[in-house]
Amino acid sequence: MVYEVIVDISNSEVDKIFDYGAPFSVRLGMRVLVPFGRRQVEGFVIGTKEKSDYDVKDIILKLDEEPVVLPEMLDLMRWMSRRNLRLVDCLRLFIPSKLRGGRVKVLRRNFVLLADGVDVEARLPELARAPKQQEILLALKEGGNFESELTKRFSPAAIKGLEQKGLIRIVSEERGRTPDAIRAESKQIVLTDDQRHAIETIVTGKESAYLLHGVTGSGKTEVYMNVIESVLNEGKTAIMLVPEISLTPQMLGVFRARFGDRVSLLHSGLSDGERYDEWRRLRSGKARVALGARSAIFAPVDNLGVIIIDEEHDSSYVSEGNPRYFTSEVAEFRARYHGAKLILGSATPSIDTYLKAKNGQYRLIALKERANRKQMPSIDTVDMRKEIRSGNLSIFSRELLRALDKTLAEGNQAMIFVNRRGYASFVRCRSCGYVAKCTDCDVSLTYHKEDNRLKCHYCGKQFEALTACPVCGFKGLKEGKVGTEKVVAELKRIFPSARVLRMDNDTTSTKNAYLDILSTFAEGKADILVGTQMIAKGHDFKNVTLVGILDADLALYFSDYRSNERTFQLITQVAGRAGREQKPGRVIMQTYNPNHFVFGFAAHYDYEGFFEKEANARETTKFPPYSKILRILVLSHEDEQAIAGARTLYERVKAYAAAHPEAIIRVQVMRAPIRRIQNYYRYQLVVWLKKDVTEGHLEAIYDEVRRLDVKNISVFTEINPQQMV
DNA sequence: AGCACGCCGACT
DNA sequence: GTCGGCGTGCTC
Repeated sequence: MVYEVIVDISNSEVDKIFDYGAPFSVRLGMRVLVPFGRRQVEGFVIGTKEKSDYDVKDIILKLDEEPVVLPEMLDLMRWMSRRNLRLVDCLRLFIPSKLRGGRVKVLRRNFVLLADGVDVEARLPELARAPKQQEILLALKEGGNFESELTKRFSPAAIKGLEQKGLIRIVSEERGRTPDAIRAESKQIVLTDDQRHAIETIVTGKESAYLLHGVTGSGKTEVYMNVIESVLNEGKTAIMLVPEISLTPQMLGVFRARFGDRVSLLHSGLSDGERYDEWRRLRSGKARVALGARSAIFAPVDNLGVIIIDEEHDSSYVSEGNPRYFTSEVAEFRARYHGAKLILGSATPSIDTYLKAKNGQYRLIALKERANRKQMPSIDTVDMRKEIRSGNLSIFSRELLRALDKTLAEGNQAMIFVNRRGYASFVRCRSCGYVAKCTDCDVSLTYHKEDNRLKCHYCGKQFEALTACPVCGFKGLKEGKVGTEKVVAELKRIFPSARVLRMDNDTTSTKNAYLDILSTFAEGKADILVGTQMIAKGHDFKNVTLVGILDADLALYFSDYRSNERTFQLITQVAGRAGREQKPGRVIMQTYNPNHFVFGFAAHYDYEGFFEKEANARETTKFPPYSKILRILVLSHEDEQAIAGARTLYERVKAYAAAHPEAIIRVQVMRAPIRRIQNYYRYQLVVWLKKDVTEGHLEAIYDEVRRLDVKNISVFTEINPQQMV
């Protein structure tokens, strides 16, 4: 028997199948130690065959007793690799990092019990000289068994002695390090008609995929949990995905209360040990619901009944680093494999998803009412151009200031949402126009007041703040301020007695800072919370009656086909923070662009209207979902080499495009919007493919990328990029 | 990724 | 004469 092995080295040069023999039998999906060149490496057995074309070496040893990669995952790996992902990188996604490198430490709990058929009374005499062992036997007869680790009653020596005589048996079982959740009572919830209907439609429906379109607060979670319940009753398992940011202890508590230890949690906050234990609980079938962020889509569960993706539109579902994958695509694969149902939920579905629902690929279910029957907060648009014309140059409109004043006077809370990107400021010399730039990236540096330094937001490099212009020596450098900081300062000036909290990337650098800020605010220890995107999601604050959105239009200025969609989603989401409980809420949206259609639809919570308009625009301009965009990024430390690589690739792809006009709309080559990052010069090819293009064409282009033999360049590919930087 | 082989500059 | 620089090539 010849075993096909993928070595655990993440490098394209060795990301292929190597054949090995073995003097013992190895099962598919096991990790093995193999000789590789003149060293030894770990690898994964992904296949077998009768004979090899090579003079094979033998596998040294098996690293697992049971396969760690399920056959389904091997299929998934092959399927994912068609998107230009390395096989080994896929495999690494499927198993916890603890399993690799042999660093596994399984916590065990040992139970001591009487060996089968031992007559305690009859054996006592032979232990005349071992009183402790007698005592143990009598205790076992009395109490059945006990946990050896936890008791201090008996010494290990005595237990060992009995074990050697065959009088007792030690059974060890794995002990988990289950992460804690905040306890929540399992509330008896009265379902709304909408919710009942949704649950019934999904549970009894014949369709394989559903889109649950429910306004904020319509109780989607309750629907999910009921569906999971019914899946568990059928003896199947479930995967529930939420954006990382909404995986709060509260959320876990709700699931724990409902499903107890059948839930396993997978998220980035877990330690390696915890992650490994949770993974084992799922793999062994002890836990049957995997709740987690993006990566939980790879949970090692068998016999899947349902996969749920909450807040489906959330950008965190597309992985950023390597390997890049689309969670929904993986979910579709796994659902198909198991014949499981796929449920996507959102108040503001992505255009892509909603189009699929319209086309009947997903069954559309609408939750139109909030579970608490409260009205959505009213959204008022303020035209900031008018403010300027009437002499108000402040970042706050008079309307917003009045509303803030009223809110504070009434003892309620307010949230101010700042669109950070637009405020990212730079340092400019007012005399000669010099702008401080990063030495490694072609971007301007941002001034951070709190530590008086200049930082590059792309590579993280930091620089001393400038006291004088390095070009002309002028001392009057103008320092713009980061958005949230400036907003906080202004608020403190205008409302000196208000307690203001700030939440952005800078204030949440430590692990718990994020939760600390939110709970401080939730406990009413602050009046105003100022923050970036991160305050838009999750968390309900019952005393928030006012939400202010500064510069609601900033996302629109980015040359990105998803700008409108993102703006609509953002406004809807932020607005959902106001008036969640008894108190009515109000949203004030400031914009310099009040006539843009996004604001009209957003103010009326008119998703349908927005969708129609936006989908139409995408269709005419041939943007996704009416096409596929493939972006190929070429990087090199040497500008000439980057150019050479991009040019060569462009010529070849263009030739391919010319030969296949039925698949490829057009190809462009250009400098990337940011010309240099971390000292890499950056060029990009953008290939527009027709919507239903078969995989073969993508494969062909990937082949061209692989075949490119220009020296000292790196090439990255990405489909429908989230943003092109 | 590593680790060898291999072919050119300054040193005991 | 040799030690060692890192370019290039291979790993079943």
